[in-house]
Amino acid sequence: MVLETVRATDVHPTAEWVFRHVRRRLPRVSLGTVYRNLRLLVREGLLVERADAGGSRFDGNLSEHHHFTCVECGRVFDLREPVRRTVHLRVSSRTGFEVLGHRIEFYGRCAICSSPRKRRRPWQARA
Amino acid sequence: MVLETVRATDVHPTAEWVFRHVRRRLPRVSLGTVYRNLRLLVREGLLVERADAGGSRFDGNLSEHHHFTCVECGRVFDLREPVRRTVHLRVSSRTGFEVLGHRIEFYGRCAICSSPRKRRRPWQARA
DNA sequence: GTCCATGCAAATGCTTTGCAGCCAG
DNA sequence: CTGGCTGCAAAGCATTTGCATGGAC
Repeated sequence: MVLETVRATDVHPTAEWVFRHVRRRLPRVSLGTVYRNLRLLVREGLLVERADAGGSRFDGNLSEHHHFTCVECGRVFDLREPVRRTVHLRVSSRTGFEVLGHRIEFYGRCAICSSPRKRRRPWQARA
Repeated sequence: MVLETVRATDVHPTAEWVFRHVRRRLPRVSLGTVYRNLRLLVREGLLVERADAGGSRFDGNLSEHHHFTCVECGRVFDLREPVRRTVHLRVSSRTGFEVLGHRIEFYGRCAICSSPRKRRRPWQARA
């Protein structure tokens, strides 16, 4: 159910968020169990973990993709930019490292936060 | 001195590491002071903070650059790959977001860890 | 009965903060 | 004297872990 919950959203939730959502269907779960299962799923490669200030975020979208993080509200959006693996060879030959992949992190202001109309408060996928 | 210490290295140190190095010249500093100053320097834009599992890393290199993280030892290396700002426009027009910048995170095995000779243990910029 | 995942709570690890003291101006 | 930065220790979060319980087989 932890896996289902993370897969069913694109908000890159924190453990806390997953806990609250799983608890709706399974009122007796504990936060510890959610953590244990998240950890397990990451080890098995069924989820990807993203380090983030204020707590890890989990991503059930295993396809290669890039992200955009809003510097105002903190929301992380998936992008459809193509993933160009051609750079791997260039980096490899320049460094001697074995490049397995790469991820582009864009940052800026999302549509809502760049609108001058309203001031909004940080959004943490914790709602 | 905290700023100097972070600027003088390219290991993307943790607060702990900075603390230990500053303490060599200033034996009475406390970890709290190091944290306070790191936080201050990040707010002032003199250092960049990178969220990472097991603790933030700090980077005194303010020029735009990309990173390579070794999945074996955890070391983070700076790359000289050019930063192509042309993608910003494409992402902007597709999403409506105001793109301020981007960072590419490559991952794989560094030269040392991909050598089959020896097995090495995780390295955390804590030495 | 055995095993394994769980709830619960205590423990851990990183980071922040309250407070009193000290130094520079 | 005053303000600001500091050491120290306690507090705060996110996350992990030990242990006893409980259900599946």
